Amino acid sequence: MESSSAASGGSTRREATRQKLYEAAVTLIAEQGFSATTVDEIAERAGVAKGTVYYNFASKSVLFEELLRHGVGLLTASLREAAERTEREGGGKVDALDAMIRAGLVFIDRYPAFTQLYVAELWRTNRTWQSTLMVVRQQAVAVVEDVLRDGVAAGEFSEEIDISLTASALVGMVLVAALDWKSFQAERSLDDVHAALSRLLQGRVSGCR
Amino acid sequence: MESSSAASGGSTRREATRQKLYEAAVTLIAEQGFSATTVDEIAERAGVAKGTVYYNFASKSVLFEELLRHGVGLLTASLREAAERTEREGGGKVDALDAMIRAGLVFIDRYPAFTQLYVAELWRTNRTWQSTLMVVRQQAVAVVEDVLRDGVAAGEFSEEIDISLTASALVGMVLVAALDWKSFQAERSLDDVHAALSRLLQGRVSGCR
DNA sequence: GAATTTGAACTGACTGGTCAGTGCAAAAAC
DNA sequence: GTTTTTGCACTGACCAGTCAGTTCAAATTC
Repeated sequence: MESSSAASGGSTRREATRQKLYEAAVTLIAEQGFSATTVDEIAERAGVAKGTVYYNFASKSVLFEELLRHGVGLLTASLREAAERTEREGGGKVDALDAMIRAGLVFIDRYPAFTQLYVAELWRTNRTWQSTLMVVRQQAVAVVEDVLRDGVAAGEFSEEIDISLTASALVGMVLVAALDWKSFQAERSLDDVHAALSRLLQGRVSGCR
Repeated sequence: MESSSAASGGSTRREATRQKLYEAAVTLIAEQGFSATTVDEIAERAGVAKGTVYYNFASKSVLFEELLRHGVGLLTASLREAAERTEREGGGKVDALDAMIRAGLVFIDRYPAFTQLYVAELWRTNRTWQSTLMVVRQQAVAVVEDVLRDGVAAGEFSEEIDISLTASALVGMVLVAALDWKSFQAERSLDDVHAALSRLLQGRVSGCR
């Protein structure tokens, strides 16, 4: 038996190679795009023979799809964990949103290349991994939507808000602010960025004194 | 004399062909990405021979760069116009921001493919058109930053806000909300989307009753 | 105003290079 | 001794960019 299942992690040799390939691929594809990145480059960067890539993944696009699933899995888990933690600590839904913003920032701080590559692919159509992407996107957005829904039910948010649109807007706010941060002002601290976004979330920017 | 100059527009045959090529390229590249899109495809979609592409543009990437400049030029003009209009009408800076959000939505509504392609490239590095992109990005963001700065000076916004980060966040909010709108809920009206974003901007979602 | 010339615009077959994916024998790891 | 990795040569499709030749509308000549 291949000892495949193994809920989390997996410490076979194979798993280690796959991880190296993910890391190599994510950087290269973030920088250059999928089509401009060659399998030879990925193998070289991972310090592995080309044949090994094909021993571990059926094709270049399968490698990419599994990379996507892998990455968004991490993000979703992290967001959900943040929401549940504030729940346990008795915080309100605003606190939950705020914690998720921070979780998002922490994620992007740790995996900027993945985020970049994800954004670049998200709204494309006609690509083979389109369906994978949709599934995975839905999982992540759903976490935010759930918090908004609960917040409305608890009377903490206005009943007039549009759940899915507001969720998109919040995600966009964090995504773009964080990518700009990492790309153009990398020296700033996470707390700094988080504070600015919190302020915006709570409408302390304009009016509403 | 070949009647070349003609300040705006230009109605030569050449100009018409370039326009057709822009339109063909923007859709294809938005769908598939730059590298996955072939010059043959662009030519075919534009109803033109491949040689014509090279007669009009030095290379595939030059075509793309000019396309970027062209598109962001339209956006910047539109944003600036919106800000100035509210100025003339004696609106405050919040109104200016709101008008710019709407202008952004109108732009994305009209040129979704361009927006998509722009987002996909914006945070990449190591590409030949990287510098073009930076310039053009700065022009667009600057318009938003100017309004924020004026707003702080006029005491309309808190002095604590971080201009560039807030600008990024606002852009992200509109960008992502609009792209999700066009991709996944295309039937909704612009007014609808605009209302949801206005609400978020004015902090009428959480607290701040 | 018909015949001729000009040149910008366009065409599409062709070339040289690149790259995903294969095949396989031998080595290394476990 | 089985699984995994290596190294490398090879193939066949695909594609950016080229170039000799064609088109045609406007300008020029007679």
